[in-house]
Amino acid sequence: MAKQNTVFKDAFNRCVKLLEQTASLPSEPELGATLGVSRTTVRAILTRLEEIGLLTWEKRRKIVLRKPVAADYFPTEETDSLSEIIERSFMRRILAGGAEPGMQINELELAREIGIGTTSVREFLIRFSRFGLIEKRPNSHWVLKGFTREFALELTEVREMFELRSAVAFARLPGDHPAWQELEAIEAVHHAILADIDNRYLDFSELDERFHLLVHRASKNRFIVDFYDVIAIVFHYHYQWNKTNARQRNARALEEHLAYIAALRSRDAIEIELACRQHLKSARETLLQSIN
Amino acid sequence: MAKQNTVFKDAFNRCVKLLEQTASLPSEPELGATLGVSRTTVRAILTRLEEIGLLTWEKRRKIVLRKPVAADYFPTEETDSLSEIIERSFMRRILAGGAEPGMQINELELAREIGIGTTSVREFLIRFSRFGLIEKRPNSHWVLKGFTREFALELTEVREMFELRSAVAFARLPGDHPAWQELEAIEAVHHAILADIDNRYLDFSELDERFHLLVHRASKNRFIVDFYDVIAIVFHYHYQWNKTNARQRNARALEEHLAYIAALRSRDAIEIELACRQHLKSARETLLQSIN
DNA sequence: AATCTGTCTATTGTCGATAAAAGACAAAAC
DNA sequence: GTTTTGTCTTTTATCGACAATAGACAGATT
Repeated sequence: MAKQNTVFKDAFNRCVKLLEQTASLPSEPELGATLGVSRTTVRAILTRLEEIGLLTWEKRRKIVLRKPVAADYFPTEETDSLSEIIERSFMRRILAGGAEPGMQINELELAREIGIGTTSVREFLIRFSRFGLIEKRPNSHWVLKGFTREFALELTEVREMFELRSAVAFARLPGDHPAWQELEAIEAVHHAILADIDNRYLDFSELDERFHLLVHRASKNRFIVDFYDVIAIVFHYHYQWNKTNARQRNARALEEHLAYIAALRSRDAIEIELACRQHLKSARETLLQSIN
Repeated sequence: MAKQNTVFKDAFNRCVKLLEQTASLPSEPELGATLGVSRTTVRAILTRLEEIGLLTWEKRRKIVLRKPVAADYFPTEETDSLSEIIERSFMRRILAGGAEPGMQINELELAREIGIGTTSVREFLIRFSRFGLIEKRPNSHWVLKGFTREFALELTEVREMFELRSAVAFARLPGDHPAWQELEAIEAVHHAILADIDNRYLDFSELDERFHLLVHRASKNRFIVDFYDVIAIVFHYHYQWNKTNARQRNARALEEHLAYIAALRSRDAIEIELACRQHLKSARETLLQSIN
C-alpha cells in the first residue's frame, strides 16, 4: 500500500450525504469545489456511486437512482487520515498516563503498535515536536517531556501574552470587518448553549476554540496565530480526557466569554484587559487542576 | 546508500585535530564523551586511524605514529549533515532572490537539485515550516510565503514581546546563577571585538546569537526559548547575505549590547526596558532595510 | 465563448529495506 | 570493584518504489 485513500472515502461519504437531500449532482468541477477535492477524486467517487447502484452517470447526465442507506457509507474509522490516527493514538498515550516524563519514544515500536510505517511516525513526531511535549536527541531517540505542571505554566504564560495583545488588536478592527459578524454569531451560540446547558455543555470545547482563534487572528501575526494550534490541541484533548465538573466549568467559561465579548465590543482597552485576564486565569486553573 | 556517515567523518576530523596536540589517546568511552559520539563510532575512527598509519591500536595501547597532515582529514564538504546541506541550499534560494512569494515548492525537484532522496526533503520542509516562511497545502504542494516585509514585522513583534519579558526575568536571577558569569564572558568578548573592530566585525553574528539566547533562556519558558531558533536562523542568514555597512552596523549593535548588559546588571526594570527596546528597534530597522 | 469531460502527467504520502550509529551486556584488564 | 574492551542487538536516517491525488490541456458540449 502506498498512499491511503482516506481523501476519497471521506469525500465519498460526504457526497452520499449530499445525495440524501438532492436528486441530482452538479458538474465535476463544481462537485469538486463543494467537496474540496480534485476532479480525479470526484470521478472516482462517481464511479463508485455507479458501482453500488446509487447513480447512473454518463457524461453530464447524473441521475440518482435511490435514497442512500447506511450500508452505502464507508465506515467512519476508514475516513480518518493517517496523521489524525497517529495524533489521537499518541495523545491518548501521553494523557492517559503510563507515560512518564523522561521516557524514551521508539519510532519502530510506535509504528508497529498503530500498524503503520515508520516514515509516517517520524513525520508525525517532527510535526508534533513544536508542541513542546517531546524533544529529539539527534541520531538517537525522542524524549517525552510530558504533560507536566511546568508545561502548562509555560504554555499559559505565552498564551496570556498573545491573547491580551490580540484582544486589544481586535478592538481596533474597523466596524465593517467580518470578524465583528463572526463574533456576533459566536455570541449567539453561547446564549443557545447556556439556555440548554444540561444537554449541550459538551459543545463548549468546539466553541471555545472557534472564539479564541477568532481573537488570535486579529493580531495578524502568523506566529501568534500558529501558536494557537498548541493551545487548541492541548485544550482539545484536555476536555476530552478530563470530564469532572465539566458542566459547571463550561457554564462558567461561557459566562466569562460573554463578558469578554461585551468588553471587546466596548472597545475599551482597560475593560478588555480585565475580562480577558479573568477568563485566561480560570482557564489556566482548570488546566492545572487536571494535571495534579 | 542508507544513512550518511557524516557523524563518523566529522568526529574523525575532530579526532585527528586532537592528535595534533596529544601524543596518545584516552579510553574508548572517554574519547566518545569528548567527541560526543558513541563507542561504535569511536571504534570506527580508531580503525581508520590505523588504516592510514596514524596510530597503532591494540586494546588499551594507542600509540600515535606521526603528526597528522592535511590529507588525513576528510574534506569539509563531506562532514556536513544532510539537514545542514538542505537548509543552506534552501535558504540560499529564498534569500538570494529568484524565489517570489506565492511560488510553489516541489519536493522532488528540490531533492534532485540537491542530489538527495525525497524523504529527507520532506522532513526538512516539515521542520522548517515552523519558521513561518512556507506553508503546506495538504495533498498538494508547499507554498513559499517569502522573506517579506510582513514576515519581518511579525517576527520582530513577537521577538520584542519575548525578549522584554526575558530581560526582566534575567534581572531577577539570583546573583550566583551561572548566567551572570556567562554574561560577563560575553561582555568581555564585546570589548575585545570593539577593540579590533576593523578586523573582527564579522565575529558579531555569532556573539549576537550567544547573547540573545542567554537572555531568552532566563524566561525558563520552552516556547520562548524555542522561538529564538526562528530569530537566530533569520538573522544568521541575513548577516551572511547582507554585508553592506556591516562594519558600522555591527559596531553600533555592539555598543547597544554593552548598554543593554549594563542595564541588566543594574537590575533596574525601567533601565532594562529602555536599553532592550532601543537595541531591538535598531535590529528591526537593520532587518527591514535588507528586505527592500 | 464559456464550461465540461476525457485523457494524460506530475506530485504527494506511505511503505519496506538497509547502512550508520547508538547502546546493552558480559568477559577481561587494571 | 571499577573501568575497559569485545561482541551483539536495537534504533535511526535515508533511499527508491508505487498507489492516491492533484492538476494540465485539448477536444466536446452547451
